[in-house]
Amino acid sequence: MPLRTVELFCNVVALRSFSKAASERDVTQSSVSQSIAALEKQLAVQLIDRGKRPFELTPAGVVYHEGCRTLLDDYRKLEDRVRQMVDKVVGRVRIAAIYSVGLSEMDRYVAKFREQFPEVELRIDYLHPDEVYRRVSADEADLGLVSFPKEGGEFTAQEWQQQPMVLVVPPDHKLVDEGREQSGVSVQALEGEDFVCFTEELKIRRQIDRWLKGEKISVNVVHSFDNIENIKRAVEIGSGVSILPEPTVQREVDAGTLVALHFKDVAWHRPIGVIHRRHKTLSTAASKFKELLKAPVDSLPPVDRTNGHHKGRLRAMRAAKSSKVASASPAG
Amino acid sequence: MPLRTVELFCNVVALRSFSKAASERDVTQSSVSQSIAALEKQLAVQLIDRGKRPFELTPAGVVYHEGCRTLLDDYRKLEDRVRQMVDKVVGRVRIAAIYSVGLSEMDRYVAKFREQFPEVELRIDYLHPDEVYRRVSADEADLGLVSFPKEGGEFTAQEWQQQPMVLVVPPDHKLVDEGREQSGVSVQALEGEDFVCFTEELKIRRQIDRWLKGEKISVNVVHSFDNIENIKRAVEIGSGVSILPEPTVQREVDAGTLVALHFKDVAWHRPIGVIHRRHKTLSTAASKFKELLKAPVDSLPPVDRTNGHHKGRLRAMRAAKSSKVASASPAG
DNA sequence: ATGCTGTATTAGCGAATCTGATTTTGTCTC
DNA sequence: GAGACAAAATCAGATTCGCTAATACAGCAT
Repeated sequence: MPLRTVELFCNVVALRSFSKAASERDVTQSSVSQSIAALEKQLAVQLIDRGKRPFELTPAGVVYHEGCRTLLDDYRKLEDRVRQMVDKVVGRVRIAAIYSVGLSEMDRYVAKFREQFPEVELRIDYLHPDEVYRRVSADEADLGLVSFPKEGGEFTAQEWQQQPMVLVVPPDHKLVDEGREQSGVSVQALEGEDFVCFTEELKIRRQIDRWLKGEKISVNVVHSFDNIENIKRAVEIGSGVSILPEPTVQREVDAGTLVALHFKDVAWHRPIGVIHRRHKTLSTAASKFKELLKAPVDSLPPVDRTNGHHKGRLRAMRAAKSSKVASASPAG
Repeated sequence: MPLRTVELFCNVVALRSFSKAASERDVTQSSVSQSIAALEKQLAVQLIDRGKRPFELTPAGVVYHEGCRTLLDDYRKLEDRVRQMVDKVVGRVRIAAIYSVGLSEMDRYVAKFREQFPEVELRIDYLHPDEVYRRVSADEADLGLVSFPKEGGEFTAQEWQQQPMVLVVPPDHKLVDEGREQSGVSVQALEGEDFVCFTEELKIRRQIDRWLKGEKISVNVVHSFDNIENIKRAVEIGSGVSILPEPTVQREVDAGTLVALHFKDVAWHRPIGVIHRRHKTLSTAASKFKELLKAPVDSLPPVDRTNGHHKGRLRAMRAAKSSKVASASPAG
């Protein structure tokens, strides 16, 4: 009967797991099991067929789930409307971002947003691009942050950033000095270099290929990964060089484990965009966040990351353990 | 957050009173007050303006109430659908009936229904005809039981009973013997009699006037009341005679305080109909009740009314104290 | 089998909610 | 305004409900 339980049921169904839902909601698996059991008892209807693993929904369960999804959605909209009437922004913003948006930058926006709207539950999941689109499409996320955003269809996009693409090399690389002296390296220097890059299904890879081809440069691809972290590690251990968006290597450059060199003869950029479903009206809170993103990052104060004094920090870590997800949410 | 609280809020608003809602839901006023306060706190929005008595809703409160009404409605429909899938009939049937449907007959139907669908919360309120229509119209009742049902407009009607109209007299009245001997009296005997009847705004009154006029009989109206109970009391103390639907005087006839005489030369009847909103799909439970009404009352066993062994009996009494309402409901 | 993972079950505990008694507040009357 | 009344707010104690932690059980792999 409590709305909370209904929500929980939807989580369970969405994740097709009691325990995943438990960590998502930051309660014990036991609690989830009992809640769902209570719900089924209350309805006197079996919603979940436990005779299989992973479990399946019974026909009644499917109907109920569908109904509850829209019901919860309606209730959230209602809450939003009511609270707006007295100028309160509360609710929930779920953001799906690609791994490589640039953690430190995002953190500044997040901090700013939390400060401005402390009652909003803000959650950012860092995911594979395909998963970002899927979530936005399935209404599991309010906003998506993607590179090379594709407009049209069911999505609307709005450009957010143009990230400069920089040449990333280990600190002892021969090009470091050249880059220092001339405040930038020539693309030509890449010719024949060992190169670590993205896997071919990623748009960024295809774009880089086009750029290099345009400059008539061919590199020697030694490794490819589907995520930036692995590429950086490979460059760090000297497997080769790479071209990456500058904000994503900020931390390593600060730490001195990598060097980022600007090109002096080309200005390649990776566009990052904010997407959402075309026909969905954003919640007040989501709109506010989208609005906030327009502010230049430099206008925001840097974030103290020495320790986790956000309420959600611990929870984020815990959740991440079982499901590559970083979440943080204030009191519900 | 609990759905129960949202429901409670709607009750409070509907009755425009904390304490009325409290007795309706069979909890203390204290509890209601705290629940609503908690709801407002949770929303961080003032829903009710307590600065007046009776209180008023704030603009936000109006919006929230409106939203909650449809939300609860949706949820009930969903529950109904889900439970139907596994052949369970549960939920709630709210019936608004005119005072004079014939209590004892209704009780048989109610008993039968309770037996067949023990999980359904059945509630019958006996009201003024106008209020019956209003409730059905405002979706505060699923079904309405009225006399001379008016079809069309927003209502659909279905005939239920034809109640024979009988001449009601005190036991010592001169017509009693005549009625006994001839198994019925003539309408003509009414000419010039002292007559107790309904007030003129009631359809039954206008119908009776037409009937008498058709027979060219004029009576001497000494009293008029807007409800049958008072008419019966007046007849009992010898104020005059009256013409009433037979089932409504059953109890007094059995007790010997009144005598009902059939007419031998006319067959007047009062039609009773079941109405509901034209475009509203009835809940499964409501349909079942409507279906049940079609069964002849004689096929149902009489009800033991010696004591109240229904769970809801006490609650009905309590509620009736503050709001002329007879209700009974099993566990929620 | 055996182990692994995921769910059910149980007892104990804490928070939320209810009750009953009492106080406060709005409204009506004089 | 000063009672008087009714209705809502408040408070302390009791109860209920949902949560955790520990453990048992079930499906699925090797």
